[in-house]
Amino acid sequence: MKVSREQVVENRRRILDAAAQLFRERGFENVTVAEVMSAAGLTHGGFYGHFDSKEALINAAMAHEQPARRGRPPLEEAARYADSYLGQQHRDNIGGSCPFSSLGTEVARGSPEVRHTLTESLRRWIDTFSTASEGVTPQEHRQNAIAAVSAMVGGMVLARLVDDNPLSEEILAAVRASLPLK
Amino acid sequence: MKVSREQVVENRRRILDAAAQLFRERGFENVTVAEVMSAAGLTHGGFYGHFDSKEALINAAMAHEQPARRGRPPLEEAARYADSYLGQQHRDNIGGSCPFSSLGTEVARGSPEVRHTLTESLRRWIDTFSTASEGVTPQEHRQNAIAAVSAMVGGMVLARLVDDNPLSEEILAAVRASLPLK
DNA sequence: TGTACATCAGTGAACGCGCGTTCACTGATGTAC
DNA sequence: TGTACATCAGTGAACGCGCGTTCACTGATGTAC
Repeated sequence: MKVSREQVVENRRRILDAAAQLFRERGFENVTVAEVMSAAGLTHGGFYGHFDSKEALINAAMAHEQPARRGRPPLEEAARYADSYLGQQHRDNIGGSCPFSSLGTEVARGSPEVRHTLTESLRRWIDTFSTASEGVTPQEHRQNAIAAVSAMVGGMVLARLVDDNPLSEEILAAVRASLPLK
Repeated sequence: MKVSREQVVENRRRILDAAAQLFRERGFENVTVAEVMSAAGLTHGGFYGHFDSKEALINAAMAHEQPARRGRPPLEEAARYADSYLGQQHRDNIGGSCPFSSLGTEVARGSPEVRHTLTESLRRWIDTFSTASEGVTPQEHRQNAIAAVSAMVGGMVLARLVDDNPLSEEILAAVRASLPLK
């Protein structure tokens, strides 16, 4: 059953959306091609009409910008964004979350393509934060932005890892309080 | 070929050492039972004499304290330890590194046992840092310790993920400069 | 505009490899006497 | 202390399931006339 050209584009988008969410939730290795296709409302055989391999899907899904979810407001102001990033909603919505905190250690072992995609994404993130960080020189702004981003990622990784909810919330609150943002 | 009781203990230790290193280097899913056994100098069939399953090995390996490697000095003083943690040597020695920075996002999706093991390990780490963090009240000491640990973990995850060495070093340096330690 | 047909996105069965796990066997250990 | 034998840690072949990938087929799309 051939489908229309618009449907092909739409199907590809759904495959990428499903993959982006499932990979964040369960990791690259624990998600099968068939599961991604099923979540996209398709059968697994058609996968190779869209991508050369699962590896290619991983690369494409990481490059695919996740649309804003759950009405998270656009970044108006860094401190507000950071509070939202370090919130329980983001912690518990791992499927729609930041790829650094959901897949960071796996990406570090990933293909050169995935690492490159996320490196560029990280550069943009740091740049966005640089303007809003405390500091008098541009170097201080940038250094504080990098420290803030690192603490946010590490804090979220630890908050998700811990099996004790009070400790998890304590981690998020401690990182929130420590950020050099104004 | 039965082996002596001491050899059994020694073999189990070697399996755990090999597993701890390989898991950090490549992730739980990308290491096979046969590879772990081979790295321990044994054949794969004997594995089930030591552990019930690969899952049980993961739990045991994460609970197995990694002996100090490469002569890293014992924690004398927090700032010195943090500088060492955030060094290139630790970044590039992923097999002998901190499990939070090498396996953090995978552990967050792991079994209750692994998460519990690492939660307790994190508590001890936070306590150790608390005494050495800036702050006047115990609450401030603890909050700063949590923020420092989060930044160290996040910074190391990002420094390993990035495909550009200058950026990687910049991240480590920025986190080092930001730590609230005295 | 309508019809005939070529194209090709998607289907689902099948393939084959890799890996976790099992098991019959081996031979050194260590105990009973 | 020495000998006979039972135990059992380790060996390596084999099993079977799951998953990435392939492929012959289907039938709707979209083009040629």
